[in-house]
Amino acid sequence: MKRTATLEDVARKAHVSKMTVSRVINHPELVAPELQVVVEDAMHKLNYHPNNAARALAKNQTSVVKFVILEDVDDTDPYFTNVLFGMATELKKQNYSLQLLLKGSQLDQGAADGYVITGARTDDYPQLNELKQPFVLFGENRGGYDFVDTNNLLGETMATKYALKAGYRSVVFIGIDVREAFEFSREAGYVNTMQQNKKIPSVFRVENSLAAAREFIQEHLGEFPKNTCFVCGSDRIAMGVIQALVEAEAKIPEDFGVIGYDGVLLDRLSSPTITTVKQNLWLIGEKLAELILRKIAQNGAPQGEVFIEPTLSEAESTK
Amino acid sequence: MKRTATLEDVARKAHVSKMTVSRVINHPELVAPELQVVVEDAMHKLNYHPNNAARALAKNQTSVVKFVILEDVDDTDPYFTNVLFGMATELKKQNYSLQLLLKGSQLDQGAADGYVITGARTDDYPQLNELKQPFVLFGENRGGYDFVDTNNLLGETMATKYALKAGYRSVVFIGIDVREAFEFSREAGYVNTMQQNKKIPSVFRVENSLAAAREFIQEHLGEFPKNTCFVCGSDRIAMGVIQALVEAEAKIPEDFGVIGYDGVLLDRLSSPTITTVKQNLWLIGEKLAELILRKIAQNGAPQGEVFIEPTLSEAESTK
DNA sequence: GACCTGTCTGTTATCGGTAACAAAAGGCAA
DNA sequence: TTGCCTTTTGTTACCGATAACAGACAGGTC
Repeated sequence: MKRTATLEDVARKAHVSKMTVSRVINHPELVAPELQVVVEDAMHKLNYHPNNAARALAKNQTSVVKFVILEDVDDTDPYFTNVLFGMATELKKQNYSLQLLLKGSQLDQGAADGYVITGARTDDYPQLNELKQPFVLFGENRGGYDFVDTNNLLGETMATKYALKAGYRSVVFIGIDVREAFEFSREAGYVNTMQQNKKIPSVFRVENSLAAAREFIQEHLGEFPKNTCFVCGSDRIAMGVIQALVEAEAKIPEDFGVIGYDGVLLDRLSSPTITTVKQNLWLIGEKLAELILRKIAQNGAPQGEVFIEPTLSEAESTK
Repeated sequence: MKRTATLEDVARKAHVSKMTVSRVINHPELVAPELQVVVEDAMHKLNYHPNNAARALAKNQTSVVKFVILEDVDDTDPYFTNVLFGMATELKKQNYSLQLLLKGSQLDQGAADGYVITGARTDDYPQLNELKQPFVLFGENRGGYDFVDTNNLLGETMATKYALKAGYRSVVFIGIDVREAFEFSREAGYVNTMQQNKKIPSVFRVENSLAAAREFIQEHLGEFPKNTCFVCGSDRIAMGVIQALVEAEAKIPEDFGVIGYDGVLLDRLSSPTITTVKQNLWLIGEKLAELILRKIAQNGAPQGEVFIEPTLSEAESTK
């Protein structure tokens, strides 16, 4: 069986030492341009690919990033697939690979160069502080941790503006009943926009589940006049609202509008389909990977906050 | 910064050579029982964890398995999350990590010890034959490749029996319009069961999308008498069928029953909820990991076919 | 020309394991 | 007692890279 080419092979072919080849790869600025060309040529001809294990060993790294989901992965959330693929794509460029961890599994240190953590709530902060290795969060937070998230504030601002512009007289917000940063930002997006338009904001909160949202509307539909738009904290909630409205034979979108948040699958499965604030999860995944890799490379230096702009995806649930 | 313990450290503490420690880990049968105890004790006290990169380098491995999705990941399929986590959990036990590849990305050899491939169609077989490294498929196939899948035949058998037992006079099958093994098996499950019950099978096929299924019913509803149950090849199709039935104000489950296949999220989002054949995707993921790891360990030896039994999840769409 | 500088390349040791071989110790038959 | 297995443990070399240091060489200064 043919071995794959090693540094040594390339070095021999280019009539230089291993070290020079290594430098061409890692510190090209230290190598004379003519030599670079020769070496690169040899690498191509031999179809050289660095051996990751060897490099990791020499550099005392692992080439592994762990992706930790701290929420209860309601066993079938489509949410992460795209984030994962976005991340994986970026990571692979640097020959990194992934390990996936769920809540509860030990964050055993040392087996990875860094962590990407999602679903961290305020309660989890102590655990995060224990972590000796670099990590970044997926999800806005007020703990000073580096993170990537959609711009929640902007997202609900867009949604609320859209609802008003569409001509709904009343616009109410049905958020998720958790007291976490992302939710505060979404609510703020709604509230601020209402204020700016001299409207009185009206905020409700329900558990983030289809059933809870549905029940809420079933019980309170009478309290909402016609021509109301429900701006929801998630597509799940939006879908529950829609189902309740459909049951009640309310007219969508004429009498009631519904806007969701997420834009992951559900919006298109609903009937009518949901106008929603669409997150670019793939891009978020890529950014997460970039951030953690950079943080690793920079030995844990802070990377700040990255907001990804959402887009408004128009569908049948609004006029 | 405190280094993590190495073989050397353990060896010193246990007053043996590195090799003996290595043997305790990899070939304990070659080490005297008394020594094993001493060494294991030392490992615990030092909280020793083998360095994966070093091991991989010495054994000429990578500790990486690639997960390849050959289908168009309709950008938000919830399907894989569970498979991925099931796999990842098993892989981690052996200190393996994952890289994710999508259709189109080069299956560049050598960067992994093995592959788990999903969505392979007959057209993809040539590409698979090129692969020099061990791989297993997620998904029944007739190409002789090792695979893990739900028992599709059994699944639709269960579904069809259930429909008959529920008292639907007519039971029709609406499958996915691809000519692949998994679909043949599902159809066979339906057809065989019908034959055994002296009923005439009736098979239709549509694209695996909500919209396609919905249109199909919109156009052909008239042709189906009341008291018909639609056994569907996927929950997407089932959901489309249900939406069309609801629009037409048909009574579910009295006049029309609907049974889906998959049991991933959609069944519970539908209104009414869908009775479906639920796949245990997490378990499938675990098995895939076991299979590929064993295959790697056994140097590519065939691992055969593994069928995971589905369960029937009863909901509102059938009586 | 001697000396220093800066730029570039090569040498050596090392990362933490494992395989292959060598050696020591004990048992048993001749 | 000698010789030959067997069982168990140690020695050595090596996996493929990188860091740290050393050496070679060119040019500039005095």
